[in-house]
Amino acid sequence: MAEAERTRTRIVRAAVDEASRLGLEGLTVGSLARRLGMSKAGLVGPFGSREQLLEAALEHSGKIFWSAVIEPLADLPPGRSRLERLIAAWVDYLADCPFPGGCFVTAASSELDGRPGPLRDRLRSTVTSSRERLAAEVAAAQAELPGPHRPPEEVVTTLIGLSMAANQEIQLLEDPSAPTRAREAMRHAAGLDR
Amino acid sequence: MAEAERTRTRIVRAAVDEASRLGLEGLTVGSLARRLGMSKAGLVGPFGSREQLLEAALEHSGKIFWSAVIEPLADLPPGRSRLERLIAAWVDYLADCPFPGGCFVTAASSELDGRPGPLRDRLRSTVTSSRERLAAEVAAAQAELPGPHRPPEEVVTTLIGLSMAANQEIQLLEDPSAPTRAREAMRHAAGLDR
DNA sequence: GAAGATAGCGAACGGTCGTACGTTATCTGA
DNA sequence: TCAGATAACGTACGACCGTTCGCTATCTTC
Repeated sequence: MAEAERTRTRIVRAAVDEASRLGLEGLTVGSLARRLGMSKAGLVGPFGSREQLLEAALEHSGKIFWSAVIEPLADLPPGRSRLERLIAAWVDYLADCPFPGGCFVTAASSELDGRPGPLRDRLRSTVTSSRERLAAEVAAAQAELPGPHRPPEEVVTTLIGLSMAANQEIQLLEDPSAPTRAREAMRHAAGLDR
Repeated sequence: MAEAERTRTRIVRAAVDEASRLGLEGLTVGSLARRLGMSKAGLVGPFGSREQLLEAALEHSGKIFWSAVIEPLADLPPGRSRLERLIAAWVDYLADCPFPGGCFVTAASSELDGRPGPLRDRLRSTVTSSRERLAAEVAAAQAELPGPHRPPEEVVTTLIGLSMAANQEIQLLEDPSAPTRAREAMRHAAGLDR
C-alpha cells in the first residue's frame, strides 16, 4: 500500500521539475503523463484533479527551499553567524538551483499574484511565514551588531528582492557575476560587512 | 488605412491587460476576441500569429514602463535629484500600477526566463538596456554624493530587486505599507538618505 | 457608378486540454 | 485458494486551442 505513496512523490517531483520550466499554467496532464510513461488517468488519480496536483507540487517546492536554506541553520543559535550562513546558503541555492527553471517560489509568486484561489492562498502563507522567519533572523543578528540599524522589515524586503533580482540575472540574463554580486549586496543590506 | 493601426493598438492594449493578469501563456486568442467582441481571425490577423501578438504586447508593456518611469526625467540633468525622481516615479508606478496584475516586465521575466525563443530574447534586451540606463543614473548620482559608494552594478541589482519585492508585497500580499517601505529602502540603497 | 483595396467575419480543421468511467492486472489476507 | 482491495490502464467526452480559408461588407479612387 506504500506503492501509491511512492508513485505520488514520483509524480510530484516531476511536476515541480516541469512547472519550474513552463510555469504552473504551462504544466499539462498529458505531457507529464507522457514523460513519466503513464496514462493521464493514472497520473491525476492519486490527487483527484490537476489543480490538486499543482497544490502538492507547490507544497513540495516550498519544502525544497526550506531544506536547502533554512534547515542547515538548525545547529546554530540565532544571531549574526546564523544570518551569515543563511545568506550563503540562499545564494548557493540560487546559483546552483534545484529547479531547472529557477526559483520556483518566485516564479509561482509572479504567476499567481493576480489569480485568487487555493493555490494563491497557499503560496501567500508560505511567503508570509518565510518573511516572519527571516525578520526574526535579521533582528537577532542586529542585536549582536553595532547600530544604527535599518528596520528588520525593510531588510527582509531588500534580501528577498535581492534573491529575486539574482534569480533574474542567473536565469534570464545568464550573468555569471550574479551570485557574487548578490552575496555582497545581501551581506551589505544585512549590515554584516561592517 | 489608419483604421487597421487603431485596431492593432486596441488589440495590443487589451492583450497587455489580459496577459498581466493571466500571464503570457494564459492569454488565449479566443477569450481576448470574445472580450473585444471580434472574431478570432480578425484578432490575430493584423499580427500573423498569436506569438507575434504576444511580441507586440511585450513591446508595448516596455513602453508603458518607460513612459511612466524614465521619460519624466527628461527635463532634469543626470545626478542626484534625477535619481530621486526616478525612484519616486518607480514606486508610484508599482503602487498604482498601469497593469492590473502587477508589473508586466517582472512577470514576463519569471515566465520566460527558462523558455528560449524570440519572446525571451526581446525581453532580455529590454531588461539589459534598462539596467544600463539605471547604472548610468546611479553613477551620475554618486558623483554628486559623498563617498564611499557601493559599485553601481550592485546598486542596480538592489533597486531592481526592491521593485520586484515591492511588486510581490503589493500584488500577492496586499500589504499597504509596501510602497513606503520600498521607497525608503530604495533611497537608502542609492545612498540618497545621507 | 464601377473596380479594387481594405478590414474583419464565420465556419471548419486537426489537435490537445482536463475529466469521467469502466476494466484489468497485481498484490493481500483470510 | 479465493474474495477483496489496490493501482494504473484505455477509451471516450465535450470544450477549447491556434490556424486556415473563403467570403462579405465598407470604403477609395478613378
